[in-house]
Amino acid sequence: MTSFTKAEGIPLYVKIRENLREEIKLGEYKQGEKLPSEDELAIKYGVSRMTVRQGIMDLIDEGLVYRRHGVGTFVAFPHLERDHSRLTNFFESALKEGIKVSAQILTMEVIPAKQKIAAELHIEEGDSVIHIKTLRYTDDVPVTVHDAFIPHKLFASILTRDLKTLENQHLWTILESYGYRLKRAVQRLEAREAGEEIAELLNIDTNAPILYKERTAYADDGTPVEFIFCYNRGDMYSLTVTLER
Amino acid sequence: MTSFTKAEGIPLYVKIRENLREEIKLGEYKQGEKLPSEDELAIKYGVSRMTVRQGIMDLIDEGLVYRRHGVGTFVAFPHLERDHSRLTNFFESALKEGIKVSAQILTMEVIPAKQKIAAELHIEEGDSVIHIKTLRYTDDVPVTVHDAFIPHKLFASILTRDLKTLENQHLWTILESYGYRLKRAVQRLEAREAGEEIAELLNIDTNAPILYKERTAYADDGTPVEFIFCYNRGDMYSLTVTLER
DNA sequence: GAGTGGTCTAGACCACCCG
DNA sequence: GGGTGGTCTAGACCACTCG
Repeated sequence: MTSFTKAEGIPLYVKIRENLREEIKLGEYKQGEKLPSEDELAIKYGVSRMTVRQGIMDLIDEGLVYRRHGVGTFVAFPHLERDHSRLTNFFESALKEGIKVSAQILTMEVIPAKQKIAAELHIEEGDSVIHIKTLRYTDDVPVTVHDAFIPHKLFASILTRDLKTLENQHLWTILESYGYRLKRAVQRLEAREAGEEIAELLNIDTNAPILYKERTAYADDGTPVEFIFCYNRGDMYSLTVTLER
Repeated sequence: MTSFTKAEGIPLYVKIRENLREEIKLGEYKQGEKLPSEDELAIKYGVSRMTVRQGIMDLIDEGLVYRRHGVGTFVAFPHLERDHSRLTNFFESALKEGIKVSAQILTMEVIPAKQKIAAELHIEEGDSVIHIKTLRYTDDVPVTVHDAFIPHKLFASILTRDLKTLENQHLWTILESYGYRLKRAVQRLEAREAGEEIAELLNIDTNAPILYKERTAYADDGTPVEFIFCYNRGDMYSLTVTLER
């Protein structure tokens, strides 16, 4: 009997979810093996069945377990990291892999929005936007050129910040400090030739392949908070994403 | 009073979800506007509050509405199509955009799995895999070369099918007909130069940029069912994905 | 038929936000 | 304080799967 009681403000379904996750990780339930039924878990944890279900639902979304109606709940096979399909930033994901990363801000300016950028940010053409051009390095090799655009109206005071501070944290961290909850980003990806300007910045051939990326990031109420163009060295940069049905 | 009663086997929360979606689409609740509270909706639909919540939860996952604890539920701003972050296939998504697509199978063979493919498919090196090499066209222009590998053990009888049939439906449709529920796919993307073989098939320069993609597709129990290499013409192909937090 | 997950109820109390 | 969403209960019946 592992009876859980509400305490410390942590919801019961979270405790149950984490307890199950832990037991799976420790191999108490092996891959492909059936978990106890929802009724059994409800008794084991001393909660109602709905509460158990709420915890299990999260694990299903993660792909850690799966259900078969009328059969049971089972531990799924691979523990594939969904991290790369999540909104994670350059610093987080590179650091996790033990890569040294750094960034250098080349330009920070306020300009009137061109048509495309205005459309992406849901503002009027000519409205002020903050443009931040950044060169990013991994292990001191220049890998990526970023052109970020954020609505001046929402984030004007960002301009008062020290460039060094901006270089050392991701823009998203800063945008969130303004009370926007970043929820999703839409990325468009293409392969292109570098072209002169990018080739020079990245120190590669003019016709070298570049992974070109456009991205619009949205807060959870749907407000677009950032639009970027992003040019990544083809031979140094790859991107992993997870698609879900 | 729009009271819903259980009928036709459609769950109440699904009816409520679709009813809300429809009302939002018709503009009865406008962007940024507050929906009725959960209590009010429960009364309106003649159901319990938990049932209303279950319906709303789906709309939140879609990004159609968002919630603020202690404040209310609101209609989110853009109706951004998450389609491209979903597991959708070549035929579906291109057809939706009115593009004529076709495919030609160049090779279908059974070969022993090389190390990388075996690792991705969770089988032993040397185990049999079915290799299907396909050239895909949009509007009669060759755009993509596919090298798909699927475990022979799971799908051996696919070899008995007519090539013409295989060309005209997506592999995933076929894999699902074997009882596997495709749930997620992990893709790795790079920009590369075409190289001789691909350049010739796609009728482009040897050093033209290619959007290179590796993808592993998994059933919901975690079984890998397909691994592919994919070479896409940089100037004709772009990929849109949505990242979620 | 027995066991499982899927849906649903009619309440309850809490945490959060606002004026 | 009043309204909102967040969590939770102790049941119920249904739909599905399997032996």
